Amino acid sequence: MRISSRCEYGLRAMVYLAARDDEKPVPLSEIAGGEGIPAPFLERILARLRESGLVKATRGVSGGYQLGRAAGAIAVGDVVTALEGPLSLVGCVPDDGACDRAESCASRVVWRRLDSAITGALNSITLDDLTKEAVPR
Amino acid sequence: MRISSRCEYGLRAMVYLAARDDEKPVPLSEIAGGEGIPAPFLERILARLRESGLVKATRGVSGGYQLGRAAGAIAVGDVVTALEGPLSLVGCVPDDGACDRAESCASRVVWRRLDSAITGALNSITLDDLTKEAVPR
DNA sequence: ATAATGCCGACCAGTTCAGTTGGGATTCTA
DNA sequence: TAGAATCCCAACTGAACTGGTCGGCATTAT
Repeated sequence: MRISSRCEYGLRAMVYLAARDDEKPVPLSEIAGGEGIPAPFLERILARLRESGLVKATRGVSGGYQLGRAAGAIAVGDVVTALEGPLSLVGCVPDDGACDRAESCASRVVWRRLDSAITGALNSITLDDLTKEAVPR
Repeated sequence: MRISSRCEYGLRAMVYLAARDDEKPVPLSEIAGGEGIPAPFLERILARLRESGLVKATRGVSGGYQLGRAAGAIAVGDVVTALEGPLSLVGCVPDDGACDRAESCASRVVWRRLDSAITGALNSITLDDLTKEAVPR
């Protein structure tokens, strides 16, 4: 169980944008250079984030990327799900009909607990928290 | 982020063994049949579990598998790490020297929190808890 | 001896990951 | 209006992993 580089890079880029939050968009090359991320790879990561509305892009000279909404309104979980897809651990956790032994399946309890632990941890931290280095709780 | 079938099957098999805990070893074919797991695949899963000491096997006629120690002394986390390798989410969480920006890296806080949430959830449940369907806390 | 069982290594198709390459399209500015 | 900066996009690649399968060998109770 491992966090993909895509996801790691994506969060770093988002934090970068949150920290450097001015009116002007930040060009990809700056983020890539500042965070040490291969630029073409980061480009595709930002594409996903843009599709999810987490960043918005401006084209042309002096264009670049900005956060799609306030840093305090973007949870880490939003970034992760945008990049990783829905973070359901195992098919039977969301859908009760997926497995015919769902009722008697003791293991399911585990995946349910794990699922809520993960989503809880990820949704309780916003980008704003991270830039302030004051993580709540 | 997804739990592999290997892991899911492995836990189911362990719960099966825990529930059916008598002196006699349980043959692989019974577990596979009872849980609907492809037998050759389960065989390789049990091999890993055996290498980790979580199950012990008896060969020959009327052989099979048994838990390596008491069901109450096997946490779900043990099973998962045996099958999935160490569940470190990202290189920099355990090793502080892996990333040169470790100090200034805000994202690291996230992975740390996530890591402890996951290990906490998995280590707080034992196989014994699962067979009794009374999951603690 | 034989049958039941575990042990083991090789193989396979499909998917994902991490990243590259190359060429657009848009927009500011000189 | 030319050019440069910037985002957008599709195709490709090698390596690794997943989820299995297959075939044969080793051990042991009866």
